[in-house]
Amino acid sequence: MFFGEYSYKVDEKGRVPLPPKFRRDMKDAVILTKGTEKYIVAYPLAEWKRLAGSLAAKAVTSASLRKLNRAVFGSAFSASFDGQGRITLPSSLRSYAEIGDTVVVVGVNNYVELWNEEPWKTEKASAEEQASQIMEDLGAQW
Amino acid sequence: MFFGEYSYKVDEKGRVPLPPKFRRDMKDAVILTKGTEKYIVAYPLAEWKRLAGSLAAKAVTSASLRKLNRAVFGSAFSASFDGQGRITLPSSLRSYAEIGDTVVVVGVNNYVELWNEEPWKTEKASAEEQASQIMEDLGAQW
DNA sequence: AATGAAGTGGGGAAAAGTGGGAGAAAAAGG
DNA sequence: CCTTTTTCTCCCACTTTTCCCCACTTCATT
Repeated sequence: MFFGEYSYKVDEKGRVPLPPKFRRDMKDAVILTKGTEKYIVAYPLAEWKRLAGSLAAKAVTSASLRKLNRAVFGSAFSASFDGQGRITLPSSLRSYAEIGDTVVVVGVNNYVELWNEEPWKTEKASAEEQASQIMEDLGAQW
Repeated sequence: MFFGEYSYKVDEKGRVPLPPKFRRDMKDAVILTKGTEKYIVAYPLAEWKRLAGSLAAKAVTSASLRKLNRAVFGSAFSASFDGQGRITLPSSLRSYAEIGDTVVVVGVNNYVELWNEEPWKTEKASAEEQASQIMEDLGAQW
């Protein structure tokens, strides 16, 4: 389970440390993909396989599903940790998420998101605002 | 079950003792998150898992579910006790709750709140003032 | 008054964050 | 096809922060 928010520097080589607690659950490798907005998603290998498996279970006859598969698998990269617990972000993903020399690493239960600081602040504010609303709607006990 | 109100110092390292009675119910670790107002909430691990699980069980559209998870998990931190029964408050949470060198620890049934002294006095006064009215509204039996 | 438990403070060792260099692999160019 | 250049990866080094342990003080209880 991943949670918490951490801020790190990105060096000239595009290397980013992940929190030690996250590393323990990620064994030695992660899968990086584009997020639905301007951020990068990092899945532990096991979680990625689970997601990939659920996609594979669907019928491949549908054209839109083929498109989805292309988008998901086409922009996926595997990354492994160096001796210092860092992964290297592919430049394509880095420019997609507009990540410069700092990055915010956010644990979201079973995956991890990497954001540029500014959009993250905005997203965080709106998420927190909507969270209490959603919970009230749900009548969730919190 | 947590109850009572305790006042402690926060040292330069951000360490805060929790009442021994609370510690016994919190085993060795707690989860810290932002409260709905300017305070920090501490859940025993079991309680946190129960709450997080109840959220995951709700049916929501995936976009807002992602947002909700971001808000819930993103601002959560785990903390464990040192040999003296203290936890270290992350600086982000400390500044959010505007906690300086003193803190008020309040037991609230199944979780614990940590307040800056001043807003706590205000909140406490208004809570006590409104308590009987709220109970009547709820039809609670006392 | 003594004993024990709880609150408070600080120092040292270990871990984490950050930066750079050398060698290997890959890519580009002639 | 071979050479040159670039990129990537692994390793090493330094700095900062965190964590763990020890010690002292205070308060309550017997």
